[in-house]
Amino acid sequence: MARRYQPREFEAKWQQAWQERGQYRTEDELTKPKFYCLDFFPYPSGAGLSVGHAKNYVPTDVYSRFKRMNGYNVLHPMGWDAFGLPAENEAIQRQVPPRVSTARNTANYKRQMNMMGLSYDWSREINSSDPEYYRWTQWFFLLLHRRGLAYRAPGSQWWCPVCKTILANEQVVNGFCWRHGDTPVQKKELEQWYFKITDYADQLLDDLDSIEWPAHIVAMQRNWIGRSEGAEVTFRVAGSGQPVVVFTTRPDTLFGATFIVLSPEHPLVDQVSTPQHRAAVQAYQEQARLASEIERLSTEREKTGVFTGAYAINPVNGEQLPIWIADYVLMGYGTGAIMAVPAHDQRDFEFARRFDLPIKLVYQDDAAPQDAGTMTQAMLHRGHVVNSGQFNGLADGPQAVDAFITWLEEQGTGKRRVNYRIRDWLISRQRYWGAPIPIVYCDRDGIVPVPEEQLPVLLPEIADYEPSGTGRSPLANLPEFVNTTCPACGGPARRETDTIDGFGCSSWYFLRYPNPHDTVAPFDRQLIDYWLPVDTYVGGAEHAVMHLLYARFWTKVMADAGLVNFREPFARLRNQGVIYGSDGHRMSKSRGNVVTPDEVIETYGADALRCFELFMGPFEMDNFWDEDGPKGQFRFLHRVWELAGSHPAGGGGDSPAVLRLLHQTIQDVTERIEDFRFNTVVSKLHELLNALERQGCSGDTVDTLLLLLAPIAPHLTEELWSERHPGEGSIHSRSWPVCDPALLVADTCPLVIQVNGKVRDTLQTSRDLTRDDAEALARASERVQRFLDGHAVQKVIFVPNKLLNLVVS
RNA sequence: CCCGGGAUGGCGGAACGGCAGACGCCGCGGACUUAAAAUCCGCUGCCCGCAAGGGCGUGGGGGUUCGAAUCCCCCUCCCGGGACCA
Repeated sequence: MARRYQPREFEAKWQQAWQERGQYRTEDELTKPKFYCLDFFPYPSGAGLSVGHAKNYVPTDVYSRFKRMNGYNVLHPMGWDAFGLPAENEAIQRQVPPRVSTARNTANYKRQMNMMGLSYDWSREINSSDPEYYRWTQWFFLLLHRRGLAYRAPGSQWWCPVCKTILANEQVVNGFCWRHGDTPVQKKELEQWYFKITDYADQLLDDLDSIEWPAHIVAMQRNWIGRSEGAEVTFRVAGSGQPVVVFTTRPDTLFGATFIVLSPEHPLVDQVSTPQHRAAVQAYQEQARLASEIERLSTEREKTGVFTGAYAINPVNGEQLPIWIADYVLMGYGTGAIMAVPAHDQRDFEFARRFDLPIKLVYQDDAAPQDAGTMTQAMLHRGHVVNSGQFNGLADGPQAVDAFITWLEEQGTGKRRVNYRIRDWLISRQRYWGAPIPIVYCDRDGIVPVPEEQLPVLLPEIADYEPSGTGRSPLANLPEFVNTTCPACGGPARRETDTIDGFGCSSWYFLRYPNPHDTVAPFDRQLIDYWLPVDTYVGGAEHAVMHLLYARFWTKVMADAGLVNFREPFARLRNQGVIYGSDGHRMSKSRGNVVTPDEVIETYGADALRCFELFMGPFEMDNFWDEDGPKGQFRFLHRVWELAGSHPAGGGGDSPAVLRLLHQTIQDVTERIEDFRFNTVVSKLHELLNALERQGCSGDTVDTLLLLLAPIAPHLTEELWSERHPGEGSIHSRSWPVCDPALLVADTCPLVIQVNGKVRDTLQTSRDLTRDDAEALARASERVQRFLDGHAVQKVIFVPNKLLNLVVS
């Protein structure tokens, strides 16, 4: 075997052989231990895959291969998130119908994935824009509808003027469209379908404790759900007695309220404003309406607001508080009205100072007494209650809050209340490229769900699919689609023409892979019970709220409907880091800094690409692409090739040192793959190779090295294995090497000798040396003596088989 | 402003509280070659020194410890996320 390592001579050959013999087809052997390793399914972009995508797919492929070799029945599938805004926007931009571009792009993705040697079971490939798939997306819509979790409501919602559709709150980022970072969203009034995710807010929060997810993703979900506990308190408008209900998390500061603030959109504003203030109020409302979301959200901005002329009566002490309106109070949260306690809330404090409103302390800190007239910021969570009647003296804390709420409830002027930041999920899209919402409107029967047996509601193939901007989907222009008969009465009726948000498709796809071609149900219960939940789920952190929150929500709905026996779909989540171009920017076609797997494979082969993707840094860390990086991995693989060539299979007779290193490597590599520390897995294999080249080894040891390398470099190892073990089948069907702990123990070990914590010598000593023997050896060392000279040893620190530290004066 | 994660050679990064810089890239020197590429071998944190050797070194300052990149406190800077949510 004098051939040099030329990956292009055999990589494609093995890819084809694996495909033909179904090497990675997953069988439903329900008695074997299972492992479900899933990648976020991508939307197939026309730009194809970059080396950045491989940072996700290579590690999960290595992990899946590792799990297979360890005896697991592994489900490692791939599919296409083909419906939705990203795919459709790109199709419009390129002037290719989305059905056509999707087919073209998925074929390209699949080609690239195969070229990287990814071991997906392609017999389970799914595509969310396939009627056989979206039929069941529609089915889940009906399930949610049946369970009272899908409803239609009018409302002023976020509209992207470029996408020409309404967006979910989650899809609005700092006031901009999630697909267009430079396009401010606008409000538009439309009738829309919502999913009642708010019903599940507490569960979505509580169950975060039961899953193994990155801390920052968990934190983002908590933050998005935004639970806060407090009370609703009813004030009365002086004169009319109209109720003004406010939400507060600090009912314990009620006596300190000095004014009330309504959101400019609050319905009471028109009713309470007095004639002499009306003009100013309306001007302010108009100004607030025109202000962009970005302007309103800015915390830098100085507080603005106007007085309505009206007063409200504080239920705890009868004081009359002026009612103001200000845009720092949001209509969408709580009740859209607040009681302002400037002494103990920073925003209220700033507002009070700006408009010269009174500040009243109801907590005081004896250690650092505050003065309402001179304080420069609100006093938060300190001291004890003052100026509050029977509550005076209570220490700041939950007990004080409870005491106030109990009292409010007794008086009938307030009640305990939990508020959430999360809103219901708006799923209507005025767009073509999605699953039609399976609803029919009938003059007689109203809103009628399409019966299950009539699914799918097919998305018609049309020439003019571009969004019109009228607030209606292009489907509305198709009489043959719109006009139908009412499933209830058989009379004439109209179809809903909006489509389901693409995130609906991705909220259940992980349930489809176990039985992807099921024609009678979305999934097979027995297979779901075996395969789910997903054991390891891997993808980018950009889905921290949207997809991951929605998928958790649907799973809980299904669990409540008795369809599945688990409440969390993804037991363990990992986020791979981002690979930036060598220019430091995100890879993008417009910047021209995209590196494709194709070009790297062309030069160095798929295995070198795979090694470098793993080696370049910790799995979850961001990194810059180094075009020379794969070169080093190519050299490594080349040396493995040479070593195998000079050490045919068989042998034995390795030195204890070689066996020790080999088994230490087995142990380390096994642990580290399990921990997703792939960069050090590759290093460990480098180190092993370096040592084997220097110290010599048997063919058996080379075989073990190949087995350890098999998940990482599947082509090279397959090629070498087939030559070394003809007729014995694929290396990828072999078992993972097992570490023999007995071989890890050495007769001698290096003992580090320190003087005052500084290393002065390293002695090769026999194992399990006693403290006294070690000290004697250390004192005998000339290098050590130099530093002991003239000093008395005061203390000796001894760590057996490792270290001796002599502490001198 | 709040939350999360960081800061280690020219670069990417290693390192159960115990030999800092593993492994790799780049660079330098050498072998092979008519030559180059490829490949292989050696060197490669900084300072002093011919060398042996010594000193200094993990963003800055303090602390705990026999011993700190690692643990604690303070500060600076960078990245990600959130941000008037009452």
